[in-house]
Amino acid sequence: MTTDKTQFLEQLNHVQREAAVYSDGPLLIIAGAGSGKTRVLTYRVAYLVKFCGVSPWDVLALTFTNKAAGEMKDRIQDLIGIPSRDMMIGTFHSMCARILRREIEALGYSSKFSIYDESDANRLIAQCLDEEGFDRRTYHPRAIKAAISRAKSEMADPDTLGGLASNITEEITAQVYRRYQERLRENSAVDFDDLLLLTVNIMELYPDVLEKYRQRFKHVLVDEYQDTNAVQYHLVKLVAEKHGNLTVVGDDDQGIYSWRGADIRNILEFEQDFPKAHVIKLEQNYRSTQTILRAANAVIMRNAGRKEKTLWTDNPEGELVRCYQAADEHGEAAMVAVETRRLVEEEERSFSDTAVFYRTHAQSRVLEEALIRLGVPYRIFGGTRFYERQEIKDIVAYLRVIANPSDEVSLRRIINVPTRGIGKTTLGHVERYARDYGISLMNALREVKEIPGLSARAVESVGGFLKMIDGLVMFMDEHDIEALIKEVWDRSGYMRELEAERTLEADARIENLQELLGVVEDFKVEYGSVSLDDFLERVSLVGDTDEMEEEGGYVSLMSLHNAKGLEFPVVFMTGMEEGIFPHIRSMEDPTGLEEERRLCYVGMTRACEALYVSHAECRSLWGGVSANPVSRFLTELPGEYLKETIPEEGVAVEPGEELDLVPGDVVSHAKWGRGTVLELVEKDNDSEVVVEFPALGTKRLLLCYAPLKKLEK
DNA sequence: GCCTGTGCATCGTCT
DNA sequence: ATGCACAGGC
Repeated sequence: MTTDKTQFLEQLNHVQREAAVYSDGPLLIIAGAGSGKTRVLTYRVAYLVKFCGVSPWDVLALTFTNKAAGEMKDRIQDLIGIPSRDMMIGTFHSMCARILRREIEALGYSSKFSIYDESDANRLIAQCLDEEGFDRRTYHPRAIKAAISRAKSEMADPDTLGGLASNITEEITAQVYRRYQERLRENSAVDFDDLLLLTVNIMELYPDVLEKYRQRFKHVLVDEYQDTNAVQYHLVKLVAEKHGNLTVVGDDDQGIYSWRGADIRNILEFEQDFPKAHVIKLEQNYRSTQTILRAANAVIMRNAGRKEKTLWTDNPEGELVRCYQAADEHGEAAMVAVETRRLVEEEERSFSDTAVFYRTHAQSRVLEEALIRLGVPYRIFGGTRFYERQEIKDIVAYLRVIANPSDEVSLRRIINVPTRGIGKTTLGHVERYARDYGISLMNALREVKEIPGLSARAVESVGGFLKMIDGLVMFMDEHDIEALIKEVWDRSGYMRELEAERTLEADARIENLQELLGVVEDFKVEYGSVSLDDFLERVSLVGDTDEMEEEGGYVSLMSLHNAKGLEFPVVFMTGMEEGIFPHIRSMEDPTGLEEERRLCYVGMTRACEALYVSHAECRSLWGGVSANPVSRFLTELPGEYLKETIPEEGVAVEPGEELDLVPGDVVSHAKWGRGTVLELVEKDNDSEVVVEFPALGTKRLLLCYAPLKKLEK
């Protein structure tokens, strides 16, 4: 920590320094990949606090991921030496959630509102479709949800959407949207889009509220500005336009979220929006080798309509981009696993230096299998998140009902889990009663004795359920969350049920539930005491992918989208095939393709020192096998930057290929020398061979990428 | 009321 | 290949 201003600013190059100290209104920082964007943002905040008399309280810094927010917090804390807890640094969504906890009652929601994730929302949409009498097989809830989501991110309400409708599906969407929104409010629940939208609504409806936040956030900074959508744009504008202390950072070449409403024009037109805006371009890359940077530039150059910039670096030239063509996805995965291990064993890398990227999560499983087989530790980011697992969602649904009894989606989820005799028929009667009397489902349950057509047994079951919930609500008042969670396991019978099952799957679920306690523990360490509301909010907004534990060292597996904002010494980009990447669904129009190209650029520029690109000649996906041509992004890469990578010496044995190895054969390994085959193991499509090396002992090798050569006896 | 099997549709990226 | 919705049997 430094206190001397000159010394402080010496940590930056002169352009970065200009950006850090600029103090005269709106500032746009165009920050090329690896140009020290986060560094500038953190130094800027630290500079404001340390040398300009700005209170940490006055600062609002918005990011898109919790990971980015966490990193910024840590770095600012290091720079200014006061807990960054005092600063509002977070994602758009978490900041809005916090504002809504205070303000949402103005819109008729409970301040204990639930936050519905995609699957909760889809359930509710399905229910709305039913209620409106539409067939949910003709109108897929997911598609409707996506359309509503798009409308919300463009700030269109149901009436607006209905007005724009040009066909029956769009009209139905608008109609479902209206009901969906009503239902959300009745449940005191919001979806992800609402977090932003309702915040904007409140600020527009209640000038005093808006004024409060304008006073509160005297300095606003927005990261990844190219990814903001209309709502986020409005939010930023509402809060920051008056005082004009707004810094936005972004790179139009890294805009990869147009599909969720991000509008790249927000960054391209910043200067029109804020006429006094000053623009600073960061063009020196500190991250990648010359070769990697040039290769990435060669790809992104193909896009039209970019803000011209010339990214350069002083870094060494570095090694060529390594390209590997595998026979199929297993061969590709094996290459990644073998190479990763080799880097650790022979080039003094650690596993945490390495990241493996793919376009879709479906590709991760094969990679995972290969890594497991070679004993390479890894972590997967994104995909089926911890919090989306059934058992976690069930327990969280209990907690939500305890916190917010209006939350019908959660109530329905748990009312008969584990089964307690409140099935379809019973629920149907209760629902009907609730509708007839215009009361909530929970309140209808409380009047169960009045509901006609219910058996004495059903009445008893409902009574038991209510008694349990009420008991838990009372329990909550006097205990902390850990105790509450355990009590839920206990009283609901959920844990008993799992324990009785005695299957591997059930054991895994129990482990996950234990892990939920671990989450509470971590949360406590970070923030001190935790209320149920705080906890539920975190569960809804923080993907486990955001928690990157460094201990031990793992290879990181993640989607390209997940990779944004990160960097790794070694990067593998897999599945470089037409139809996979660029993704088939993006290939219909040029805009989609350009976005994929930006995604490719993002992926490549994550690499500091070594970049691998790989593709498979054929790939099993969606039940069938397809032979995909090599990705255009690879063919766009000038050959001078590429080097074919093949197993050194020896032969690459592709899966399925006959290999006449038998126990007793003598083989030569490219690095480990001579060994004797002990055993051959057939596994699905892969074969393994167990080889005894005199110097090293027994090794298991994947045959599809084994740098092995059979020696004549 | 609950469980199991079958048929069907889907198959992207995130908060 | 997977996951979801519904029908039918217990």
